[in-house]
This record gives sequence, structure tokens and C-alpha cells, in this order.
Amino acid sequence: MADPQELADGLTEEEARREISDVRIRWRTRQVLDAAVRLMNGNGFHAVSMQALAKEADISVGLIYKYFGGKEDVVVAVVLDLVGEIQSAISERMAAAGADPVERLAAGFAAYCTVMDSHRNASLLTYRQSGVLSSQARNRVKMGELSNLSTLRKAAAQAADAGLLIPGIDLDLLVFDLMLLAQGWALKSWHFPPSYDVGRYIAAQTAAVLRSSLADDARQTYRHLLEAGA
Amino acid sequence: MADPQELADGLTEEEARREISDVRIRWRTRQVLDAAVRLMNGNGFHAVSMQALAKEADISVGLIYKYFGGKEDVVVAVVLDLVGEIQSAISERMAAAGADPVERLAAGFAAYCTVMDSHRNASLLTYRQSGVLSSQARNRVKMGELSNLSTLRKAAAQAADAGLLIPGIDLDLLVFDLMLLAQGWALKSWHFPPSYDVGRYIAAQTAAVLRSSLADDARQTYRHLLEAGA
Amino acid sequence: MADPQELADGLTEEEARREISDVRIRWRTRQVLDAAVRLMNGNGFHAVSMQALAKEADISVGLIYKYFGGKEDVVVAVVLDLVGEIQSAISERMAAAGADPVERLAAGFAAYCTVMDSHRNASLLTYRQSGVLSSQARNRVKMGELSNLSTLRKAAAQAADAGLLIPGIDLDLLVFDLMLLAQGWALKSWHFPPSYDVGRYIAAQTAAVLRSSLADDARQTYRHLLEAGA
Amino acid sequence: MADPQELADGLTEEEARREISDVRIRWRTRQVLDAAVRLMNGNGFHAVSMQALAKEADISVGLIYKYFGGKEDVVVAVVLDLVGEIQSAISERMAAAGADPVERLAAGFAAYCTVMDSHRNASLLTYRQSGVLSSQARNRVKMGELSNLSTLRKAAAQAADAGLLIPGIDLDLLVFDLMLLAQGWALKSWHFPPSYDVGRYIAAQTAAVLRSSLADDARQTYRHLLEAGA
DNA sequence: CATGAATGAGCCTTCATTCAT
DNA sequence: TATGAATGAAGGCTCATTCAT
Repeated sequence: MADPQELADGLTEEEARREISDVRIRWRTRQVLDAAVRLMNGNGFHAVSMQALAKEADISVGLIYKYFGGKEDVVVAVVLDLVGEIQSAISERMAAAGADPVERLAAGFAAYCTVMDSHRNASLLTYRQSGVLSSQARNRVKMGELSNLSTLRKAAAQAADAGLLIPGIDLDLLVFDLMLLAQGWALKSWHFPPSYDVGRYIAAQTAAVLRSSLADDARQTYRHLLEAGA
Repeated sequence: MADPQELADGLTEEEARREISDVRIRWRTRQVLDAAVRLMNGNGFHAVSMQALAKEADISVGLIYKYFGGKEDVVVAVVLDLVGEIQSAISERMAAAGADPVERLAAGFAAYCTVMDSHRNASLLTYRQSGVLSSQARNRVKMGELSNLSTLRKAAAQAADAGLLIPGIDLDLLVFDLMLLAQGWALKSWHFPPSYDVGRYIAAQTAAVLRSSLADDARQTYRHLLEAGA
Repeated sequence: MADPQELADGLTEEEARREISDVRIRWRTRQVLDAAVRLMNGNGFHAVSMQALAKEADISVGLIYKYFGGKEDVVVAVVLDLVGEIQSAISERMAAAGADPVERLAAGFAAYCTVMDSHRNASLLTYRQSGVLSSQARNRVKMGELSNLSTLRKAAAQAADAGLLIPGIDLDLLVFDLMLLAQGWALKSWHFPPSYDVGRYIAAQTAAVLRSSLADDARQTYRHLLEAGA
Repeated sequence: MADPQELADGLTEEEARREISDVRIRWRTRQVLDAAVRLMNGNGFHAVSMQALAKEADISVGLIYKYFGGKEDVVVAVVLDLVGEIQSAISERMAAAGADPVERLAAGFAAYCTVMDSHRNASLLTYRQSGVLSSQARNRVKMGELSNLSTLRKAAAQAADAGLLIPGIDLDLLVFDLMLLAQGWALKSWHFPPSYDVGRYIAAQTAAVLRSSLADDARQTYRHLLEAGA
């Protein structure tokens, strides 16, 4: 009954509009998040004013409030963004590492460290939540962190099931420690000489953790990982 | 030129005055630091105003500025105070642990964790300074942290010299990890169920670290430490 | 100079367009005014943002600016709209009241009160303009109010001419008081218990005013009005 | 045991300090209230910013917040201040009017009008509460207004008891109308020619109200009030 | 030494208004 | 004609810091 062209156009138009809107939202959001991370580099979040953020993001103050509910929302978004990036990195590198659960675990840890290294400043935020964020926001961040760990934990569980890990080992503690070590690089890498880079850190920590958790039978298999840190 | 009597009196009086002054300064300082730690519990430092601090410390705002240069100085002092307390705790517990270097190391780690546990909120500060503090202040904090580690490192070195540790192990990394694990409890203990307390954490992490670093020959000797975490 | 055909077409078309345009303008204007009144209910005008108004009116922000010069214009329009509604109500009810001037006056007052009651919130606006509006706009509002009163005044004058009112009574003051009483209901009806409604208010105030202004000879005639408030 | 002088001094000192503090509070509060009233003259309260208020009061913004909880508190204080002044004026003038209840009522009304006249601008505030104030604040204002009315109502009740008023008259409505008329002068005196002043207004309205409420027997006694408005 | 009243810059947030589409 | 994304000035409020007492 309706002109098919018009109909088609109509649909397309609305679709197109939504497309554009979605693209814009993503673009604006990214603008702000990137600017936020850039500014937090050495100032902490409390020191970053919304006007400074707007300026850095090359956007008006008011517009930020169109895309984020307020300052807290921006913090949460930055942190969750980081969490998401970690998740992606871990998944990708683990997939690329093949089927061996220990290799996958090592790859996941390496990915974690690598992301922390490149987002050293943003990651500090994770430690600034305590009282700044509402408990709801805090919970969202925690959930994100846990979801990251669960990916690692799966690989660890597979390794344990395959008898590759020390019997009776506490898998939760294992991945908890992996997280601490990964985050530790972002937070405390100034402890190491400038020549020390992520690569060496990853190798050394991987070796240390595996020494602590690998079953005796499996040590030969993963000799390359155990010795890399030497 | 000066009246000798006055001079003599002046000196004594001045000395006495200094005594009193010193005591007062220490007392006032402590008042403020304690209040600061108390207030930071659950709010972070940025959320604590100087007037709130003054009220909590039962002191006037103006007086805080007589004893501290400003707000930043208070933060630095709080952090350094914590560092000092860690130092004391480590030293004491290590001394009480006897001569065995591994026992001493474990005791030092336990002490570190225990202090972090009781000052959970203050320790978060260590992670909030990055850009808030001047680089000079930041350095002072870093030096403090390093001095804490060096105490642990000495014990580790003794253990290594005694052949109790895996040959060729990176001692710096070892103590670095101990620090991360200790601080990790303060920062991330929400990862664990409420029933999990510092004691279990210390036992488990001690076991994990020793599994990773103890020489094969020494494992029998420290079986009580290795198995405590199970 | 101009193509006659185009001219002819232009005229007809233009006329049609104007028709349509006029209708649209009225429709849009009403949309906005109704939305404005609805929103002002319980918030006052300052609390209503243009974007909220646009949303309530189901119109875009930009379009409001096509039909109104700005926010102030909207306020003025709302108030004038109310004034107009009062005018209509008064005229209608007075016409329906028949020829007796006192009955007409009472009917006019009742109409005034009734409108104020149903537009309680909008009427508050009349009291919020003082400095917000330009003196020009303020004058337009005043003129509107005066024109409302003049309708009442005519009936009062007729009553006076017919010897129904106390000789020498100040008619301006009489209608002024009627206005105050009518507006008083909108502004201060919280003084009365919830069971007290406009109807009772109208009856009581009508009786009070007539007791004050009716000539002795006329009291018998309007006994129904004088006793209604008891 | 204690040096009486010191004791005396101590007491006096604390007392003196409180004295001074109280005086300061009152002084500052008045500074702000006066400035607020001055600024509201033709701008309405929403148009007055805290910084403008601070400037007008010759005080810093921050200090206003020491004496008032926020902007709303200032409005409430201004209104309550006015209410209090009305109360005082009514009480004084009624006391000065002697024992006759009708004279007292007339005096109270005159006082009400007079205060409204001299605080014409502040009184507008009373009408701006609806949505701007919290319901709690609104209630405080209402209570104030009611307490003013109750003073008038007592005189009215005495008059009624003495048989001076029309039997069965609604006293609440009577004082309600007195209030409306008094406030009406502040709000709508532009209805009258410039030559018309409060004095004439009071006389005319007093006469009008008494015509409406005085018992027939009493009309002779208060002829001076009934005829003053002519 | 000690106080706390006073300051005012600066923060987060809102919203009237514009303009490209 | 109609939209709504974008702007940025301005508002309420806080709080580090000073200074007269």
C-alpha cells in the first residue's frame, strides 16, 4: 500500500539516524574517556576538574553531562573501560596461546601485565575507589575485576584438572596473586631499574608463580616458562 | 655585652622551653596524624577537609598550619608514619623470630601484612599520591618503602647465603612480591570471603612464596610454613 | 515585473499557506502553554527548564524559540492566557446570571474564584514576575488584570446606579477586594481545612462582601446570597 | 582554693566570648537579611545569586554558609523575619490601642498593613514558597503566618464574645480576609493612584471589613472607624 | 601558643540559547 | 518547518588558607 521506496527510505532513515546517533555516542564517550585517562596521568582523578576534562576532550562541559551522569560516572566508565580492555587482551592472547592450559594461563597473565603497562595511569584509578565511589559503582568495578579473574581461573582449573598443578592448590589464591603481580607492575614499577621492562617482569613473575604452583611432573614440560625469568 | 645572669638563665630557660616545645610538637603532630587516619577510613583523603581534620584532632585549624605546611604535608606525614610503623613491626617480629633467616623472612612478611590489615585505610593513601604530591614528597615516600624492603631483603640474602633458597633466585623480585602481597591484602581483601582473615592470608601466601623460592633441601625444615596454607 | 501566473499562484498558495501556518502557530502555542501550566504545578516557573518544557509539550527545544522569543515570553504568555481565561469565565457566568447587577457581580466573583481554583499553580505566577519580567511585559499583565476587573466594575456600577449598594461606596475598592479574595483562594487556601472547598469559600466571601456593600433596602432581595455563607 | 579573681575572670571571659559570639551572629545575620531584602526589591529571590547577596551584604560567600545552611535557609529567614516584625508591630499597636477589642482589631490590621507597606518587597517572598521551599520550610513559614493571625483572632473573639460582632460570624474567615487585604496592599498597590497611601487604604478597608462584621448595636460606637474610609 | 572567623578561588552542575542538519 | 546536539556562562556550595585577636 505504501510506496515501497518511501517505506524503504523511512526505515533506512530511522536506522541511519540511530546508526549515526550510536556512532556519535561511542565517539563522544571515547573522547571523554581518553581525555580522562590522559589527564589522570599524574594528577589523580580528584585533581581533574570537569572543565579541564572538557577542555582536554575538546568538548563542552555541558555535553559531558549528556553522556555521563556526572563526575563519578566518568570515573566508573574509565575503570570499566580498562577492565574491558584487560578482558579483551586476556581472551585474545589466551586464544592465541593454543589449548595447553598452563600456556594459556601464562598468556593471560602476560596480557594482563601488558595492558597494565600501557595504561599505567588509568590503572591507578582502580585504587582510588574506596570512598569516592558510591557502593553501587564500587560493586560494578569489583564485578568487572572478578570477571577478568574468572577467565584466568578457568585456565587454572583446567590445568589443575589435567594434573598439571600441585594437588590441593588454592586456585582462587593463585589467580588473585596473578592479578596483584600484574597490577603491581603498573603501581610499583619504579622499584625496578629503568632497563627492566614489562617483558622481563612477565617472564620473571611467570616463572616465580609456576615454580610455586606447577606439579613436579609438569616442570619439564614448561621448562621454557620456568627458566625464562632467570 | 650580654648580662651573664640573663645569659645563664636564658640558656636554661631556653633549653627547658625547647624540651617542652619538642614534646608539644610531637603530641600535636600525633593528634593530627591519628585523626587523619581515623577520618580517612572510608572516605579517602580528598574527602577530608582541614576543618574536619581539626575537629577530629580537637585542635584549631590554624594550629595545624603551625605544625604542617599544608594539606599535602599532612598526607606525606601520614604515609611516612605508616611506613615507620611497618618498619618497627617488621623489625620487632623479625627479632622475635630468632636467628633462622627463613623464619625471620616469614615473620617480617607476617608483620607487614598485619600492619597493613590494621591500617587498611591509611595504606590506601600510598596509592593516591602519584600526582597529588610533589615529586620531592613522593621520593620521600618511596625511600621509606625501600627501607622497609631492605630489612626483608637482608633476611632473604642470609637465607640465600645459607643455601636455603633456590640458587640464582632474584632476591629483589622476591621481596618486591612480598610487598605486593602484603599491600594486596589491604587493597583487595574484599576478594575473599568474610571468614578469611589476615592469619589465613599470611599462612597461605607464605606457603606460596616459599614453594616458589625455597631450595629443595630446605623444604623439610620449613614444612610447617609450607603446609600452613593448605 | 513579476510573472502574473506566478503571482496568482503565489497569492493563492500564500493564502493557503498562511491559513495552515496560523493554525499551526495556534496549535503549537497552546501545546507549549498547556505544558508550561502543567509543569509549573508545584515547582514554580524557575524550576522548569526549557528542555523539560519541550519534552512535556512534545516539541523540540528549538521550535519553542520559533514561537516564543525566549523563556520570559513564555511566562508572559502563560499569565496572559490565564488572564484571558478569567475574562472568558467571568463574561460567560455573568451573562448566564441574567440581568440583575448584584447577581451578575456575584456570578463574576464566583467565576474568578473557580478559575483561580483550577489554575491554582499558574496563578501563582502572577506573583512571581515582579522583577523577572521587563517592565513592558509587566504592564501587559497589569492591563489584563485591569480589564478583568473592569468587567466586574461595570456590574458594580450598575448595582450602585440601581441603588442596590451603600451610597457613596468606593467601587474601585470593592472590585479590588473581590480580586484579592479570589486570588487569595489560589494563594492561601491551605489556611482552610481540606474539607473546605471553593464552593464554600465563594459562598462565604460573597456573603461577607455583600454584607459590607449592599444597601439596607436590598438585603432582603439577596438574602440567599447573604445567608449562603453561614 | 582557686584564685577568686581568676575564677571570676574565667567565667567572665567565657561569658564575654559568648556575648561577643552572639552579638556577631546577630549582626551577621541581620547584614545578610537586610541585603537580601534590598536585592529582592524587584528581582525576586531566584534572580539573586549568593555571590550577589554576599557582595551586597559586604561579606564573603563562604561566611553566609556559616550562618545559614544554604540559599533556602536565607529565604526562610527573610520571610520569618518579616513574620516576626509583623507580629511585633501588631502586638505593639494593639497594646497601645487600649482594651476595646474592636479598636484592638483595627489597630492590629493597621499595623499589619503598615509593615507590609514598608517591606513591600520582602513580602512578595511569602508568595514564592510553593515549590521553591522544602515542605518543612514551607511549614515553618505557614506557622509564622498563622501565629500572626492568631493574635488578631483573639481580639476578634473578644469582640464576638462582647456581642460587638454579627452573631454567628466566621472569625477565621474574618482574620483571613484581614490578612489578604493587608498583603494585598503590598502586592497590588499599583492598582491605586499614586496619591493613595497606606493610611487611606487602611481606613477604607477597615471600614469595609467592619461594615461587614460589626453588629448593628455596635455601629454607633465605632462610627469613627466606619466613616473614616469615606 | 592557640583560635576560629573570614576569605574567595574554584568545583560540579544546570540550563537558556543557538545552529547545523 | 522541525530537530536536538552543542555551547558556555553562571549558580550554589566547599574548603584550603590566612590573620586579627
